[in-house]
Amino acid sequence: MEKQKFREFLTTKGLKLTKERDEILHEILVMKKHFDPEELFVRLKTKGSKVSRASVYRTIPLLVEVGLIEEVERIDRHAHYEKISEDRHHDHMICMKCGKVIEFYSPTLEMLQREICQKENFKGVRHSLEILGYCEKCGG
Amino acid sequence: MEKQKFREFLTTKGLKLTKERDEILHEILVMKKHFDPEELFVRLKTKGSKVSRASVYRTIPLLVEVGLIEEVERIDRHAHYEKISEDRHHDHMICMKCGKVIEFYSPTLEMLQREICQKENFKGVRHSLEILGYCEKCGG
DNA sequence: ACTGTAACTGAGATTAAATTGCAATATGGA
DNA sequence: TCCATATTGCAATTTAATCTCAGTTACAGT
Repeated sequence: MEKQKFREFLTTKGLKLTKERDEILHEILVMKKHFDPEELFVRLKTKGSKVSRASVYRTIPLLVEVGLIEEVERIDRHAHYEKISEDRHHDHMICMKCGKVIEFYSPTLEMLQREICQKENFKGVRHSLEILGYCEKCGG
Repeated sequence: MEKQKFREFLTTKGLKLTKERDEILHEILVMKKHFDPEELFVRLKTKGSKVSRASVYRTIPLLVEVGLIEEVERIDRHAHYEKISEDRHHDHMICMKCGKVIEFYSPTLEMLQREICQKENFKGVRHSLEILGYCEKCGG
């Protein structure tokens, strides 16, 4: 489970599992969608948490490092993150008009990428593919 | 040629081709690699240009809009751009250790993406694929 | 070539995301 | 329980990027 994974990671690094870190991870796990640090902070505040903005910003890199979340895009001038789902990686289509995000997954694409990496003697760890364009509703 | 394309774009939009805009585009065309706004600004200054930081930041979105450059990644907290090469689009592998950027191009990948878009009724305009991992030298 | 006007510029102030310093506090192994 | 050390909140700070505004410039129409 994610919390266990985080706990182990912290212990290994000689770090501590604090109430704040637990609350932050919990909120991320509970959320379904993308989030940005500020949004996460506000959510926690709304729920009565005393966590500070600084702690949110300090915890996020740890969660990225342990592989529980990843940075998925930058909107305007701030970063957006997303929980890495246990079962499978996915990529994004982003509508340039309405901002709608369509998630998709293609095994063929995954395989193809492994092939490309091999050819370049590159050890791929993760990737992100973003297709920008127009969704069905916004036509084109 | 790129400068002509930019000139036409500006005219169409009722904008003007100023000395500053010309200098900025010129410097980008002369450069081979990625660049970030600050770096571009310093290069221009070094070469004796009087262009201001603000003009650099104001010109970049225009060049993105006309399709001469694109944002390729964010390093730390600032954007990086790159001239779009005339002949063909390419994607990137980025070494998480030394930062080396390997450019690659796969027609199969391009085709596959068109298929994926079709399936979602999404009109793809452009895409960016980044594979993060470790280059040959940095092992794995 | 001249003119009017709207676009453009530089300099510095401003914004807002993200980071940091510090004194107080909490965690977890011994 | 004790205690070294990591962590916290707060507020100050940093920094990429944007904005303001008064003076300047490009260029379409004469």
